[in-house]
Amino acid sequence: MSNQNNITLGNLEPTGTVSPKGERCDAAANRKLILATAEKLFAQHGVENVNMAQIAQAAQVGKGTIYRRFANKAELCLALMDSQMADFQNVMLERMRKMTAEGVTPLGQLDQFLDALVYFIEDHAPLLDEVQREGLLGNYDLQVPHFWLHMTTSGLLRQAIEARELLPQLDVAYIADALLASLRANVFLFQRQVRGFSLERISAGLRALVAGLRFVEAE
Amino acid sequence: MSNQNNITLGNLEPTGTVSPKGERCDAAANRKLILATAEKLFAQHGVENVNMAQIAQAAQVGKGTIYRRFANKAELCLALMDSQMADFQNVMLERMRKMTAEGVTPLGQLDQFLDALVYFIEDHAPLLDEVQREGLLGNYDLQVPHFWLHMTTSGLLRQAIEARELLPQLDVAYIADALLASLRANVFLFQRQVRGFSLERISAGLRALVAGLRFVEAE
DNA sequence: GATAATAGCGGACTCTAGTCCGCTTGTCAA
DNA sequence: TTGACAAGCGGACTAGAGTCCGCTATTATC
Repeated sequence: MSNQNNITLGNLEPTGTVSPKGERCDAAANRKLILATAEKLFAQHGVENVNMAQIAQAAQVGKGTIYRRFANKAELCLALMDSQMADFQNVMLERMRKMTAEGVTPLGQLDQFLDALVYFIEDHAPLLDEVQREGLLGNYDLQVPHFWLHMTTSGLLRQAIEARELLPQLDVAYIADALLASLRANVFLFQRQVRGFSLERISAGLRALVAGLRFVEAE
Repeated sequence: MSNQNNITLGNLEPTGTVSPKGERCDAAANRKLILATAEKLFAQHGVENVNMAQIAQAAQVGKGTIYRRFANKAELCLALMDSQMADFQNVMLERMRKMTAEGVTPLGQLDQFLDALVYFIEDHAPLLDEVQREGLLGNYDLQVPHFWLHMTTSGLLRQAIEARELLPQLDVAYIADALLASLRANVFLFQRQVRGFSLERISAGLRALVAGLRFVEAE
């Protein structure tokens, strides 16, 4: 397992914050203005309390202008998270490379990945809640972050199996889904706001689920 | 652990299908008519493709009449599931009593409960998807089924701990949340429709998560 | 610099969830 | 049986998500 240091993490497809090829300068300026305006209004009033007409009015653009660039509020929220998601990905990639070089096992890496993910979700929960509102069967673009997280999680699970850390017969695709399901924004917010769970508690609980899947050599 | 056969399963609060105290006969008739009409339209066109105005029209009542009884479509869907939810609860309760009498351990009972729940969700996924659309932070009435499932799951987990089947330090509240999160209708439908997971696969994956939390006596 | 093509604009419009008010009807007490 | 009260009615109305069409402005080509 000495050659396991290149995890295939797909890059996120950039959405709204990056200029599409051939975008006119006025459209580009409006796109930036819309994002900046939305970010400001969300910070002032909370994501769920701001509607698209209010963003259009505050930005002094027409509603059609907003919808030409962003199919819906979820896509606008996803665009606002773009660079942070990419940063998170890059930081995680770098961290895993380091850990691999230092001999940290795949299961240890998964542990740290999930822990970091809990903190990432804490920082972006309101936006994520909006992004995930439609569920997993909605518009493909909105599922890109989930696909990446699933791919990363399942990649690490597979490596842990190959390293004989986890049970060989483990259903990786299912387990990755289940782990990520418990980190859906609406579940997470419920745990934080209603149950009063701390981040440490959430992280520990999640990692305990993984730890339980450890491979104990038969005999 | 010989006295562990009375699990405290709260009864579901009946909603829309049961006459509230003092309900007028015309209101009662309309309520039944609305439910029957909705059920028919949902069966014909799918839950997500039928709106409240269509139900009102088909039932030949005013829209206000629907909203007087059901706060929203989710509550209407929950009402449609009322008796099936109550049946499921009763069947599970009876089954657990039997299993306890036969000496099936709490962990074995949890296994069967989760398996049965997978099949229940399969039968009611479209309605549940509508009920759960608002997430866990929404209107309290819509969370009653979730609360009951959580209570049952955590009750069984606690008994398994007391029976020394599961790790004593297990965070029961967190684990129950996580298990149920993976059975949220939108996740479930994604697994069924997009991933093509079979019910057996989903059930097995879920039960593997629980199995991993087994208590192995230190030595 | 001028012109043509089309991307982009704004806001009137549509659709659906949900609200609410004046009128009607069912129920209960006398 | 009658009258009073309030539950219940229907549909016009509001609010917000989203659509779309006639007009404008940007850009590429000559």
